[in-house]
Amino acid sequence: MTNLSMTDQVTQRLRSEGGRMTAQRKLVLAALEDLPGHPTAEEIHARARQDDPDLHLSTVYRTLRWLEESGFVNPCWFAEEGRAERFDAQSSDSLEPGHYHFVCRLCGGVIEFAEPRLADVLVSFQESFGGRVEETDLALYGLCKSCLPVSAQA
Amino acid sequence: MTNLSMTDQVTQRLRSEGGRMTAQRKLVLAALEDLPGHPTAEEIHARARQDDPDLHLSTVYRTLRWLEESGFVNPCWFAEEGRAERFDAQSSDSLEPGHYHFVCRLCGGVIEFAEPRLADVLVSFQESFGGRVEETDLALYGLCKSCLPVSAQA
DNA sequence: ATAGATGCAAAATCTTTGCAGATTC
DNA sequence: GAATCTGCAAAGATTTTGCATCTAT
Repeated sequence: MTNLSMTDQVTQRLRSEGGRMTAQRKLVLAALEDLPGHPTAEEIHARARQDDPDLHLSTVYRTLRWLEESGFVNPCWFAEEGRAERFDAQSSDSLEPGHYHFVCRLCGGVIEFAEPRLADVLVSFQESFGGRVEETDLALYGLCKSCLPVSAQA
Repeated sequence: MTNLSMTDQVTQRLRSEGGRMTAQRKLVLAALEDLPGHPTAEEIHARARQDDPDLHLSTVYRTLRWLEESGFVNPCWFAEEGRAERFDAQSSDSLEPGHYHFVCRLCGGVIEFAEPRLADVLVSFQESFGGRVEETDLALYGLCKSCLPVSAQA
């Protein structure tokens, strides 16, 4: 995968779009990496505040929203618990890439494919969801490469 | 399946626990059945208000919470959209993109989730593959958050 | 120097709750 | 008739925003 810490990646991305790495943002990132599970904005704030008591909650929210838009964290909610949003810092560990099926509606052909990134997505779902995913059943339906032009003529 | 309408089932359940079927509850149920997708409390309120302009939003919330506790609706959130809670009247509604299911093997619960990154992966698969993906059918099986500790004790 | 971030306070949004009066069984 | 619901208004909880000030580049 990558051996850059999330903070490094974020700094890079920030620079590339004219943004700035600030002490506050570093604290939010550190909190995200430190805290287990899926902390709320409040929890991140509390953790980061241990290092800077002046850090404001609105700054945490602003940072989290930016991280969300930039794809560094996923927001998620758990129905069982309170109604506060939670944030999932994407872990970089991967699951074995399974194989999936594509079924063509015209010729009926079945194409097997492996899509490693899919496993990553599933792992991140598993974490954001708190349970354990034991089996995944994915099938895609549509038109295969050779049938696509045929169907366009119809 | 069952051929009782949701309203009938709810009435039955309500009676069995000393509750009462009221005009307001009927309106909320009707709205849930009428509205496509996963309406928010506000949307349900707006719809039900067409028939009773005096229906209060807090009544809608109270009814939805009761329906939730009784298992008639599932609360769910979609990350892409606003931050308001949404309610799913267990429709057998199929595969709108970004809408997948997790089935718990222990409690049988079905959890809906949206995983925007999944769509990205599928698009990139489609491109490398040359055909057209028209429908995706993804189901995950495993243990949900509350059943995970239970199964560990066994 | 200056574009961009922060802290603050105030507002916006979403959801819950206590209570008096109305309704269902 | 009595327990249950409802509307209302007010409070709670969570998240966003405008602005003066501060800071990283």
